[in-house]
Amino acid sequence: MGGKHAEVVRLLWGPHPKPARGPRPTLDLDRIARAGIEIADSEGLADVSMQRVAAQLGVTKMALYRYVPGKAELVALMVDTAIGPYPAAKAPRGGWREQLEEWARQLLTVFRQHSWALDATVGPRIMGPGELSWLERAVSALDGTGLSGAERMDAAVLLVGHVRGISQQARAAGPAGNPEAQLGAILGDLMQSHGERFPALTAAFASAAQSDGQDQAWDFGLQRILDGLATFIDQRAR
Amino acid sequence: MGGKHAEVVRLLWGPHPKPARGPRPTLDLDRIARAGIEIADSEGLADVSMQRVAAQLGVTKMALYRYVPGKAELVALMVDTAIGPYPAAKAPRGGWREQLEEWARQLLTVFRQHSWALDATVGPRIMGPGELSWLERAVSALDGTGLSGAERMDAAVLLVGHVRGISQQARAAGPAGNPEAQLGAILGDLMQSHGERFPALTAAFASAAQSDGQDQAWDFGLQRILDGLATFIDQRAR
DNA sequence: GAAAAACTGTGTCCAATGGACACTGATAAT
DNA sequence: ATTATCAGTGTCCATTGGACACAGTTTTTC
Repeated sequence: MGGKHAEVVRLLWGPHPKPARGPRPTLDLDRIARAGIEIADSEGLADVSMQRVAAQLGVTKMALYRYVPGKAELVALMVDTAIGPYPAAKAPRGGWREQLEEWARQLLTVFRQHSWALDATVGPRIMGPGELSWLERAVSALDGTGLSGAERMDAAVLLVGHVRGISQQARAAGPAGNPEAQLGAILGDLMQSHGERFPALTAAFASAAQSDGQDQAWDFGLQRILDGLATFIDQRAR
Repeated sequence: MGGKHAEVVRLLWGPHPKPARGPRPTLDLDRIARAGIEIADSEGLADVSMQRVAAQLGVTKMALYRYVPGKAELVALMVDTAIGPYPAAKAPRGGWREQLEEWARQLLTVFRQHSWALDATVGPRIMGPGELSWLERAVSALDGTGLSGAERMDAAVLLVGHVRGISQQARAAGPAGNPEAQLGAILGDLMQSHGERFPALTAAFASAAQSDGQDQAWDFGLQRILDGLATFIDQRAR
């Protein structure tokens, strides 16, 4: 029972009994997570090492191991802290479609701010309370649509997939004029010099170069998904 | 010009001039890539190290550096080799919808066989000829639908996002009865013990537990996307 | 108050990683 | 036969995640 996941569960979900005896801890999980996030935000996830985070906090790397079982757990903590709980400032407004649209936009914002979170959320993993609260919000937006529980979760997964996909290519485009922008140019050159193998792609790329790019792809995909959901909900209602 | 991407471009796209003088190379790029893929398939991407791949091939790790500039480039090569060119065995059948459906299913198959490819394809990167041929196929399936070049690429990105999302959670479920299956159970427990914070999610999860799971989510998302595209294409046609 | 228990942060050590570089041989053009 | 070129090996290094023993601090218990 309680495999190796037990540690990350306790880290993300508590409880965190504070010690009775002994010296006062210099750090706490939140400070550690934020230190890691700061590094990841500016330098990328690859530069997040125990030593680097420890240095940022003014302690030795081994001090971190008093709070965090290992690096994997540190990253999991960083992810849930960075994503945070869903910002339910005001009560949800509008129907399911408006709610999901707003939800997706906010999720995209988070992934744009912490693009390293993409790398840290590949593969199966334990989700923290923050991440789950986002899922909760999406599923509850579909209450009363006639969709089953499984279908509501499937819809949420579908939206997350799109947000992730766009975040990924948004990172390539990046803030206008950044060094990574050449990636698109390189791919364009590659396609053209092997044009005979990729006729449709070359044509599409040329036509796409004139449009706005990333924002277009985001809205396009989002609206297609919502349209598809609307169709399904309508059918189900009849 | 030609930043640090130049090396991976030459590796993936050639040319690969074979040396005139000197001893015959023991290895070639394809063998190296396949050795890495074999390890990644069975042990995971984390176990792919230069030494491990070299050992598999019966050479020293430094010998690999004669063929590959570094580990990043090795992985890029592995990805494009594993994904391979789109298997265009027979001419495309059916309308755009049938073609895209078939395409998406095949892509999902590939990601299921090489689930590590998910980890290796996060973030912006140079795509190889294999990966591009898949994109070509998806875009060309939408020829004659009235969609612009940008829209056709957006549609492809949308589908890829869904495939990746499903592959990710399919890895968690894994082949029936594997050790990772407990992940879902753990999350279920977590949700229930914090049920008051996730009412909609708890309900949805309970209802979802009775349905089939991963295959359901795959078909659901795929059909919603295709429905959404159909709606758009119809509107555009009028 | 004194002693013991519990806990924190430090310093040292280790295996494995990606990579640099000099070197020994093998091969083909001259 | 000589020489330029290239392949694979062996050695070395910085950095990584992590184990572990130790010194110092604080609280509880006597």
